[in-house]
Amino acid sequence: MTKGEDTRLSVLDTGLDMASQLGLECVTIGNLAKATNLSKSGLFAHFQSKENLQIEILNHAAQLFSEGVIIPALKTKAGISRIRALVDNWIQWSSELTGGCIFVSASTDFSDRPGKVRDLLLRQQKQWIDCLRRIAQSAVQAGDFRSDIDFDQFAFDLYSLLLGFHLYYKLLDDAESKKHQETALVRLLNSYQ
Amino acid sequence: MTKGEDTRLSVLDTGLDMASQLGLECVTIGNLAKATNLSKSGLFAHFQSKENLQIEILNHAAQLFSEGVIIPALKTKAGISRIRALVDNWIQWSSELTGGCIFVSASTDFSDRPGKVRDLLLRQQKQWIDCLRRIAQSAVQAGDFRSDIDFDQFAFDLYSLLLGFHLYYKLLDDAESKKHQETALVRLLNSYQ
DNA sequence: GACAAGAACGAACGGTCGTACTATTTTGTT
DNA sequence: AACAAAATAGTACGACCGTTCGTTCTTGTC
Repeated sequence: MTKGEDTRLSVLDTGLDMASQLGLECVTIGNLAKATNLSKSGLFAHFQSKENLQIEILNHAAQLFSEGVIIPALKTKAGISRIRALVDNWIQWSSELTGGCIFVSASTDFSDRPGKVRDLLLRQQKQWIDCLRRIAQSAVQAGDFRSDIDFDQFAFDLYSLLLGFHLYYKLLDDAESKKHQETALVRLLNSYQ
Repeated sequence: MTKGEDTRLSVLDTGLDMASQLGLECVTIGNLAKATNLSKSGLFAHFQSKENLQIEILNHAAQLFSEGVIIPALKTKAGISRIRALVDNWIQWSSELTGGCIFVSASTDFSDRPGKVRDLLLRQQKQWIDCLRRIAQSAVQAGDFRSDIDFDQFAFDLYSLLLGFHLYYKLLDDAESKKHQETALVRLLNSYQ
């Protein structure tokens, strides 16, 4: 790991957390430079434009998301236990970032900002939904779910649940939202068994 | 209606729609002035600060939300039909704004921006959740729901559903998200009957 | 230890930000 | 028609925006 890559990564780490708080659009090169003890121009040299910085933050987030949420879940036994692992990992991932899951905030932030950033975000979100779908499929194969279920519908149901948790987590206290999330998850899983 | 109030309202209308697209924080006094054919200073004189403008946009939104979503729903018969009316009105409200429901975007936008705007937003969201809770209560009284249900849990379930719809509506096509929302709503209502 | 390559810096650019003033125009009342 | 009040415009400010450029410091290689 050369020096350049090293600082680049630490900028992306800081930028990711900043973006989770303020939104990807409000991450400023000046602020990010201050937070990483770099000069504006020094930081800018790593990325060639603000748009590129945003894209690289999203890619960096996707990498961490994959390593922290998806891959560990796929290592568990297929079926309900894997779904539970995925949910747990997702909640863990969301609470590691100061402002919560960056894909959630960026989705609302960029849904009406056409451009490369939005395009990437859409691809990432569709990929995530596809991941949820496949996990439902594997739950069917494992015999935990009925075989006549709608995978797309399951993805919608589960993601909605996570979004609800995410918003509640900001408004109310920790215990309350976790409790609601758990209750809803149990009901959701039951309805697919 | 004096001239001042008139332009003030049209500024708030435009500002609300702009905020739904770009996020409340990225609504700029200069842009908003351009969009309403006012000078920057002319617009600024109506509000005394940007923070105040944001607050008034939120209050304006709450007024429209009340008139368009809540009050009409409360005029229907209590019970499941009222819940369905509320959901329909909410979806209608969300699609009237270019960028979707402003409370959803502002919630993610301001969840980590302490200040008066965030305080107001939290109050408004808690009020909305309380509205969902009371509608569940009235459904119990109407005999549509079992009497041992958890009102808070119902509010969480229903709001999650709406949030899921809201995100899907941006990512996928109209028909798909409506279909998922309807399926999930039916299951949700059944589970409380 | 020399030296090219890479990394970080400082200063400056044109623009826009929110805000503060002072004018000017428009409105409503008499 | 006169005139105070209200509404809008104009101009300017310091701060920060993203970006460019030339310079300096640091790194790794021979």
